[in-house]
Formats: sequence, C-alpha cells, structure tokens
Amino acid sequence: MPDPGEETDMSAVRHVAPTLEMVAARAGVSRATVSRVVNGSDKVNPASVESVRAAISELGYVPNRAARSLASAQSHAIALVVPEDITRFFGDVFFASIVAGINDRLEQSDYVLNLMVASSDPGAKNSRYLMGGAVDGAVVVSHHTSDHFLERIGDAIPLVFGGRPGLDKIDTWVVDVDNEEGGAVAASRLVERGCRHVATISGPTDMQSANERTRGWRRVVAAAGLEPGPAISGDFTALGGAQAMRELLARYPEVDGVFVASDLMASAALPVLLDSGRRIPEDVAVVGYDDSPHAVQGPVQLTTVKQPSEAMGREMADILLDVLAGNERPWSTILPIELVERDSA
Amino acid sequence: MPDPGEETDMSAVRHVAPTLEMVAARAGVSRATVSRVVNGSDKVNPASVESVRAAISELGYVPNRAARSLASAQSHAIALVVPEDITRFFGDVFFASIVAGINDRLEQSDYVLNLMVASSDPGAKNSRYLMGGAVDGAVVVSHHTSDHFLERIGDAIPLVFGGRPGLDKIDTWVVDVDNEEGGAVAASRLVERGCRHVATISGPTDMQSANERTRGWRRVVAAAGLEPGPAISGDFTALGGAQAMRELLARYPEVDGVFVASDLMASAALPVLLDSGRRIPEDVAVVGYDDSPHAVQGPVQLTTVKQPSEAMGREMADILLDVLAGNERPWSTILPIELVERDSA
DNA sequence: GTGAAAGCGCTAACAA
DNA sequence: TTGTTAGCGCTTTCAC
Repeated sequence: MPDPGEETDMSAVRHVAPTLEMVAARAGVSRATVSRVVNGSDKVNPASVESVRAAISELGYVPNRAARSLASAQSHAIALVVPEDITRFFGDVFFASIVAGINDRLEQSDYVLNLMVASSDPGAKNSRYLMGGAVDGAVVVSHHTSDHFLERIGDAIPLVFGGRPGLDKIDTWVVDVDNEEGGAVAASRLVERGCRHVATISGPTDMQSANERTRGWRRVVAAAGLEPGPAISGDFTALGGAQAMRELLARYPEVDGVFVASDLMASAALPVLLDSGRRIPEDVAVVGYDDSPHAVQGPVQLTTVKQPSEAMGREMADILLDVLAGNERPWSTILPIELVERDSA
Repeated sequence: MPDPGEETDMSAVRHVAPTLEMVAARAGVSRATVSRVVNGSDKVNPASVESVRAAISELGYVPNRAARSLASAQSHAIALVVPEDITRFFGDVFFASIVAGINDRLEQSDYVLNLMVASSDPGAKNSRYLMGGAVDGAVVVSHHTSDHFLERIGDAIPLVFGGRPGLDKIDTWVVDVDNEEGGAVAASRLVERGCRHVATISGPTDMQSANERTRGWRRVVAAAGLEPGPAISGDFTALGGAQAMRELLARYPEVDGVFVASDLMASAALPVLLDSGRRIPEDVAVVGYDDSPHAVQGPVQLTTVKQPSEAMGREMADILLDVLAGNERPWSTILPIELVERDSA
C-alpha cells in the first residue's frame, strides 16, 4: 500500500481488484458461469452472458493471472531469451527484426512476450523465472555453446532456437538459415568477380552459425583452387569489425576479397579499408551478411547475404505456439537466404 | 502421500516439476519448514536447513511462481512499459540506456524485468497483463499524452514515469530532467555564439518533455531580443530529423542556429545542412540533445545537452523497488543536465 | 446450461 | 523452532 494520503485521500488509494466471486454475486450467477463467459465458452445462456458482461465492466474486473495460471497450469506468456548484454542487444538490428517478427505473430494470439536479455545470470534469477512456470515456453536467439543453463531449462519448458545450438541435445526446435550456404554464396561472389586472395572476418567461434558461415566460405574458396586467406574472428560488434579488419590488413596485405559475417562489422570495416588507401570494390571487394540497415549506411553500399530475420522471428513464435497447443512440428526449419547485390562486390 | 524421489528419472520426459510437498517429504520436515528455508527465514534449525537444501538440489526443486504469487499477492516482477513501436524502441539508444540502468539496479534485487513494448494494444492484452497482477509495478518511459490506458493501470499498480506524463493525475512518481532548462541551455549556447536566426526541430508535440524543451528554447531566444524562428516538430527518428531540417531550410533559409531535440534527429539533419552548401557551425550552428552515441557518429561532432539516461533508469527502478517495499519516496526526482561542447556549436 | 465442490502449490497465521 | 490449518482466485470435473 502506498504511503502518501492515508485514509483521507480516496483517489490515491490503490484499487482493490474485484474477484470472479464478486462478479458472480453482482451478476447473480455462479462463479463457474462467470469463468465460462470470461473464457468464451459457447455453452452459456445468452442472457447470462449479458449480465456477466455487464457486471465485469461495471466492476472493472480483470482476472488474476497468478490464480488462473495456478489452476490451469498455463501462464499464457512466452519469453524471448537473449544471452547477450544489453549493449549488444540494442546495437544489432538483427534482434529488432526478430522481436518484430515474434510480436507480429503474438498479436494474433492471447500470449504476451517477456524479453529476457542477460549474458550473466546473477543468482540464477532468470533461470528460476523461466523454470518456475512464469512462461509456457521460450524462444532463444544468439545462443553460445557455453550457455549450459539452457539445457536445464529445456527440459522444463519447450524451447525454440534461432540458429542451431551447439549442444548435444538435438531434440529441440530450431529455426535457421543455411549458414554454410550463406558463407558459400558470399565466397562465390568474391571468387567469380576475380578475387584471388579471399579472407573472412567471422563471428565469434563459440557460435555455431558463425562457424558454419566460415566453413561455407572456405569450401568455395578451396574449390576454386585458391588458398583460403585468414579467417579472423570478430565479435559481431562495430568495434570488433574495425579491429578485425586492421588485423587482417596487417597479416594479409595482399587481400583482395573479404567476406564479413555481419553487416554491422562490415560497416565499420569499410572505413578501415578506405583509410588504408584501398578502393572498394576495385582493390578489395567486400560481401556482408544480414542485409541490415547498416548495409546501406556506410561509405559504400554493401553487397550482402540477406537473412530473413523478421520471418525467422515470426516462424519461431509460430512453432512455439503450435507446440504449446499440442501440435507436432518438425524439429528443424530452414529459411532461404539470398544475395543482395550492391556496390561493394 | 505422493511418492518422494522415485528412482532414476529418465531425461526425455518433460516436466514433472517437484513441489514443495515432495521436498518436505524427502527432507522429513513439514512444508512450512521448507518454505521457510526457501525464503531464507533465520528461525530454522541448521540441521533442518541442511537436509532441506539437500532435498531441494536432489529433486531440482524450483518454486512455482504462480502459486507463490497467488499466496503472497506479490509477483516479484516489474515491467518496463514503452508505448512505442519496436522500430523506434530499437532505433533510439536512449532506451538502451534506460534498460541498462534499470537492469543494473534490478540485479541487486530478486525482481525480474518484463519489457513491454507496444504502441497499440490489441485486445487490451498488455493492459490486462499489467493489471492482472503479473507485475508488482511498472516503469513507463516515452509516454504520450494520448496514452490513457496508463491511467487505469496506474490505480492498480504503482507506476514510475520517466519524463513527466501529461496526465491530470500528478500523484505519481516521476523521474525527469529539467527539460525546459535543457532547451534553455541549448538556446543560450546558440545565442551566445552570435546566432541571430535561431530555430528548433522539436520532438512530437504530444510529448510533454518535447514541449518543455521547446519552451526553454523560446524563452531564451526571446530574452535575447531575437525573434524565435520556426519550431518544426520531428518524431524523434532519423528520417523525421532529416525531413524536418529540409522543411526548416525551405521555410526559413536565413537560419543560422538550430536546436535539435534529439541527437538521433540531429545526426540525420546534419547531412541535409551540409548538402545544402552550409558549413557547420560557421553558417549554421547546431545543438543536439541526449549525448547519445549518435552525437559523435555523424559528419560533425555534435555539441549537445547531456541527459543522464542510464542514471534515470537506475533511479526509476530504485524508486519503484523502494515503494514496493513500503517506503516513502518523493513524487518528483529531477536529475541534472549538462552541455557537452563539441564542434557543431 | 448451470452450480457445487475439489483442488492447483504456495504462504502465513496460529498453535504446539 | 516446528507443524497445522486455512486460504490466495481461479479452473475444472461432475452432478443436476
């Protein structure tokens, strides 16, 4: 109860939430009937529906979530779990698209979304939240192989991963693009335009998807009879991209083609390249990844591999909702990637 | 008497969540004792604590949130409500700082955070969530005067606003900077450096904070004996900033000083100014607002009014937690702003 | 179509 | 210190 304005100030007094029982009394029916109306049962006398509806709006009744959840063993909430720190979450538009996609799907349901962004978990608070029945299931994106806490959560509630988790357990739902194919498409573009010294700036090596892109890149470069250049690991941030490019130029100055595994990193790497006196794409061709807004905000319009991130979000939510409804869905869903051609390669 | 701790539990089976009762049986104590241990009561025999702890970890017990919440009338969760659409939420680092600040404060508590981003509320789903006891309180940022649903929520749970709400009710907690002072500081800078034709690109006119900044700007310009130039309303997005600047130049070509009410808008407005052949700050001086990363990412380093956004987030969370704990806090908390001097003015 | 009654898993008085 | 006993507000059989 709030502090200011004791009994004198009625307006500041916090509302005492009306219960189902109060509605029932007001409408002159049983609690069971009210419950039926609230939950949209069709087996209720129209007259009763009428009076219950009236009582509900008169009293301003809102069902208590905890009680409902306890009785029905369902929370009607799902979580989006992002094991990253806030800065990276907000810094990468990939997440924005994912959230938009999930939200879009959820709007057509009666589920709400809980965002759970945390690289560390002090006191395992978030794990307990997820396992304590606060949500019926979760979507997990940007998953690292070191995030073992997810395994425990995974056998308490259904989890849908965005990008393949590097875990042993594979009996879990995954929505992904063919990352290896993505890396291959990028490398092909470079090779086909005549690059002979092709390197890559990859994502973190503890991320499955990053490694797959690198693998695709390497395969195509080797298949073209070229010696693959260095694969420098970045961290999917702008700063990391610039730094990786500097390192690349130092170690491999003859580079004439680079696949950078995210547009965000690429957008920061481009200026480094230009500052070194190289022209893009004449001296060094660059292919990015994501087709995020960063692709067109830098000094050179980025040729890039497009990920359908919003569609991924929508698909993940769709699968989770379907599974929660008791339907079957295949473990794996692969969405198509495509090359978007611009100026950098 | 449910069977306590069967033998080897196979892994593929999902979710037979152990209850407090099972822990009690396993540990050979009453449910009340287990509850006391779980909630860290000090009045428990160390030996009992020991055996309860053992039983908990053996069974992998996690308390059911719904049950706990129902019985204690507390959810131990708070919400951050952002009445904006996803794109704007992710596009503005102001929100990132707010979330970081809130998170930072929450990590020292046993509360979890629910992010609730939605400009529209289909089926009043989110309102029902907030009012149904799913959270104990909420922090609201980026509030528009048209967001009336918050009034109803406000008398169900305590609300802490970031930025003064334009609502009638003023008996609610608010953490804010002195926006009028901010606008005044910006305008002073412009006037002092000799600008004679001072305009502003403001935020949306349905946002209290935006109007206050404009008021401060107008006051100072008028006090300097100058005729205030146009106040063009932007929407706090990059696109909106560029557009507003184009409109400003068309309507008021003699402009030589502009206060742009957010760095994000300013960063998009600068190129428009440069493209028009004007030099910054020689021909047109620009002062931004926020001191966000955008301030230093554009073609000219932005002189700007710094808002302590992370501190605001932390302060809001601190107040809410304090209020929930039954303590008194003053309705209003004003955090200081300051001018950060760079190149644009 | 409607109501009565039995819980869901937990906390909180009150006894012991 | 510990256990016993009521509920928290809702859903859900199961009779009627």
